[in-house]
Amino acid sequence: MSAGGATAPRTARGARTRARLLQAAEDVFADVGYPDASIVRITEKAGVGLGTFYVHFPGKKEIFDEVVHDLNRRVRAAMTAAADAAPDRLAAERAGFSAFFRFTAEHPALYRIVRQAEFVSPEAMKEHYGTILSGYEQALTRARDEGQLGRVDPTVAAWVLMGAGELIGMRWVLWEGEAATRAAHPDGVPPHVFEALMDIVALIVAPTTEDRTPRRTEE
Amino acid sequence: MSAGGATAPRTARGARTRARLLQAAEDVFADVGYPDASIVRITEKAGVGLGTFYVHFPGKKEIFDEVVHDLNRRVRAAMTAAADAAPDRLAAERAGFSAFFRFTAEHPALYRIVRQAEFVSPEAMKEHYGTILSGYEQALTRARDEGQLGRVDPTVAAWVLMGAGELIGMRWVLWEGEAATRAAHPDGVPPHVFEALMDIVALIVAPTTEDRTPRRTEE
Amino acid sequence: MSAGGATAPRTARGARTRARLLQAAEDVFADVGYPDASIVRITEKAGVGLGTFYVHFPGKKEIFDEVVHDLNRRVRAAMTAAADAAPDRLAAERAGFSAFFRFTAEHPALYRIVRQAEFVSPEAMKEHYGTILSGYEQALTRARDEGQLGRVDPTVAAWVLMGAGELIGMRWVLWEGEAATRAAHPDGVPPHVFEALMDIVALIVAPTTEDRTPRRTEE
Amino acid sequence: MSAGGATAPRTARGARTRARLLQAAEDVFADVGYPDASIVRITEKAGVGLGTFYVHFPGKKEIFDEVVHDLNRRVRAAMTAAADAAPDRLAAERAGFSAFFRFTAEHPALYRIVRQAEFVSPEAMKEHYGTILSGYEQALTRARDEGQLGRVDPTVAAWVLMGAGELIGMRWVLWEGEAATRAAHPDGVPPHVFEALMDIVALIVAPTTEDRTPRRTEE
DNA sequence: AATGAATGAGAGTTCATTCAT
DNA sequence: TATGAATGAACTCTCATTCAT
Repeated sequence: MSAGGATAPRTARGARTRARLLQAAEDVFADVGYPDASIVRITEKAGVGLGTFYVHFPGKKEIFDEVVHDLNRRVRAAMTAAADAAPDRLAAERAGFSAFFRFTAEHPALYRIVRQAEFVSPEAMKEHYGTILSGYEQALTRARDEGQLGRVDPTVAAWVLMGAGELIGMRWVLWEGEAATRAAHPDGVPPHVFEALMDIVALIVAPTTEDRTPRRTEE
Repeated sequence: MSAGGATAPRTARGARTRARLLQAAEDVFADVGYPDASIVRITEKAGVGLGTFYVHFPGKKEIFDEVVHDLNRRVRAAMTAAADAAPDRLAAERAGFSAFFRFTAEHPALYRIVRQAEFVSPEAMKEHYGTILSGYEQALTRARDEGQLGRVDPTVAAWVLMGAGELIGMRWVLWEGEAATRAAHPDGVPPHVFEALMDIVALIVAPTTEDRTPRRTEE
Repeated sequence: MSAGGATAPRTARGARTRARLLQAAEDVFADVGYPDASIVRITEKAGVGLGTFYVHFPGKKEIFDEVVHDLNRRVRAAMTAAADAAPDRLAAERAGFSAFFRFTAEHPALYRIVRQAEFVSPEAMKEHYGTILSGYEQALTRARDEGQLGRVDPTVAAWVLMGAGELIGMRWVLWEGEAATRAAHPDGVPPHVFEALMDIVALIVAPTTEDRTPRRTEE
Repeated sequence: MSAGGATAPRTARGARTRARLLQAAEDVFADVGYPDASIVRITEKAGVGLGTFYVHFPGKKEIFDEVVHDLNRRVRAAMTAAADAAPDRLAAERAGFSAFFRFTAEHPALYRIVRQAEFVSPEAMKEHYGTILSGYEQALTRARDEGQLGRVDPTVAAWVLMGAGELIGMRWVLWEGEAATRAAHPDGVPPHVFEALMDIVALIVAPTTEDRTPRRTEE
C-alpha cells in the first residue's frame, strides 16, 4: 500500500469520478468555506455516493490541499503564459495583472479558498504564495539586471505588487464583480481601476534613472 | 453597538467578565481559527463557566464581530496617532506603516482573525477594510490637493498600499516574526525590508513633478 | 423554616409580586406549554427580576401546580354559581355547560394547561378532574334520587358529560373560537352547537319513565 | 408522506432500523412525555447509535408526527374492523367502543401521546381527531338517514361520544387499568362501566320515536 | 424583598469517517 | 469501484437553579 492511502485511480471511470469530486470540492469550498463544506455536500454536488469520496481521497484536508494546489498551478500558468509574450517588464506586469484579475473573476474560488488556508493547511498557503512569489522575484531580478527596474528591492517589490493585486482583486472583482458588468472589463477589473493601478506599477517598475536613487537593501 | 441580545453588563463584575471573554475570544480565534474556536475553549481560557458566555453574548458570531470591531478600532487608533504627528505625507506613511507593523507584531490576532472573516462575517470584513480605507483615501486626497502626491488615483493608491502592508506584514511579521528577534525591529519588520518598502512608497507618494505625468483616472 | 420553602409573602408588596408571577405563569404556560415556559419568560412577563421568582416559589413545578389549582377553583366556582340557581337538573346542566364554555373562552389556559399536566404533574391533573367529577357525581346522584335522572349510572354519566364538554370545548372554543365572533356566542360556543349538545344532554338527564329501563350498574 | 429530509430507507437493514426507532419513540414518548423524551433515550431503547437517528428522521418533531400518524391509523383500523361487522348502529357503537378501549389498554401510548400533541404539533393533533371524527360523523349521518339515530345532530353527537370515550378511557384504562385485572375486562374497561356507558350511548343512538322530539339543529 | 451574574448538566443536531454489501 | 447505513465525539445553545449584593 502506497503512502497516500486509497488515492490513485486505476480505471478511466475512477479518474472521471475523482475529477468530478475535485471540481465539486472547489465549488463547495468557495461557496461555503472549509468548515461548512461537508463531505456529503461535496459528494452530492459531484453526483456520487458518500462512501465514494473515501475511495479517492483519504480525507477532507487532503482534497483541500489538492484543490489549492490545482488552483495555484492554473493561476500561475495563466499569468506566465500572458507575461512571457511581453516585450518588456512593464508590459509583462500589465499582462500578468490582467491575467490574474481575469482568472480571479472566473475562479473566485482561488481567493476564497486561499484566504482560509491559513488555519486549514498553512503548508498549502505558504506553498501557494511561495511559488508565485519566487517566480515573480526571479522575473523582477532579471528585469533589474537588464535595467528595466528602478532601484527597488526585487523581493520586497514582488510582495508589494502581489499585495496590490490581492486587495484590488478583492475589492473590484470579488466585492463588486457582478457577472453582468464583467463583459465590459477586459482586464477583470473596471478599466479606470486597471489603468490607475498600472500608473502606480509604472512608478515602481521603471527604467533606472540617475535622479531617482533610493537606498538599496539586501536581506 | 449594544443593540441585540443579552449584552450590556449592569454591574462592575459583569463588565469584568465580559472583558475577559472578549480577550479570551481574541486569543482563541487567533490561535485556532473561528471554526475550531469552541465556546468551551473560550470560556475555559477566560476562566468562567460555559453558561456565562451566553449571559454576555448572544452567540459565537456576535463575539467574533465584536472582536473584529475592537481590533479595527485599536489598529486605526494606533496608525492615526502615529501619522497625525507627521510633517508631510511621506513621513505620515512611514509612521503609519511602522505603527501598523508594530501593532501586527503585538496583536497577530488582527491578521489571523480578519482573514477568516470572509465566510464568518462578510459585514465585519467589509467594515474593517472599509473604515481603514476611507481614512487612508481621505488622507491621500488631501495630500494630492497639497501637491504631496504624484498624479495617482488616491482610491486605487490606498488599496495598493494597504495590500502592500498586508502581504509584507504576513510575510515578515507573521511567518517570520519570532519574539526573540522582534526587539531588533523598531518598525515591526526587519529594517532592510522596512526601508525597501519605504523606497517603493516614496515612488508612489511623491511630490508632483512635471516630467512624470501618468494618465489620470476617475471613477 | 416551614415546609414549602421560601413561599408565603409577608408584605403587601410581596403579595403583589407573587400574584403577578402567577398570572404571568398562567399566560406563559398557556402560550407556549410547560417545557418551553422558561422562568425568565415568566419573570419578564411579570416585570420582575429573574431571582425574584425564587423568592416566591420553590420551583417551576410548584408554580405550575398552583396555576392548575387556581384555574380549577375558578372554573368550579363559575360552574357551581351558575348551576346552583337552576330549578331542575336539566336547567343546571344548561347553566353549568354554558358557564364552562364561557370560562374556557376567557381562559383558554385552563384547557391548554390541564392537558399538559399528565406528565408534568399527574397529581395536579387527578386533582383537577377529581374535584370536578366528585361534585358532578354528587349532583347527579341527588338528581337521580329525586327522579330527575333516567336510570343511568351517575358516575359514568358524569365522566361522559365531562368528556362531552371537553371535546366540544376543544373543537368550538379553542380551535374555532375567534375573539371576533365570540360576542355572538352567549354560551361560549355557537348557539346551534350548544342546543344540539343540550338535546343530547336532555336524553341522558331525563326524568325516569317506565318504558326506558336500562340496566343499572354499580362500581 | 415520505416528503422531507433523510427519510426513505433504501436497504432492508435500513428499514429495520427505522422501524425499531419508531417503536422505541412510541414507547419513550408514552413513558416520559415529549419534552423528556431525548433522542439518546430513544436510540438507546432502539439499540442503535445516536447518529443513526438522524439517518432516518430529520428531527424529533418529525418522528413524533409519524408516531401519531401511525397510532391514528392503527386505532382507526381497529375500530373500523370491529364496527363494520355490526348489524345496526348500536351494535356498531358497542363494537367500536370496545375496540377503542382494548386498543387503548394495549397501547396507552395513543392517549398519552395525543394529549401532548397540542403544543408539539397541533397539526398532528387536528389530523388525529379530524380523521376519527369525520369517519364517525359519516357513520352517524348514515344511521340517521336509516332511522337508526334519534333526532340528534350527527356532528355534535360524534364529538360527544368521542369525548365520552376519551374520559372513560382515561379514567378506567389509564388510571386504573392494571395489567393484572385486564384479563377480566373483555372490553378494555370494567364490565359494569362498559355497560353503563352503553346504556347512555343507547339513549343517544336510538331509533327515532314520535314522543321524543328534541329540537333539531343544523350548522 | 429584589436582583442579575454565574453555572454546568443536558438538550438537539452535525459530520468526518468506517464498513458491510 | 461504488454505496449508504451506522457511529459517537463534539458542537452550539438553553435553562432551572444558586448566590452575592
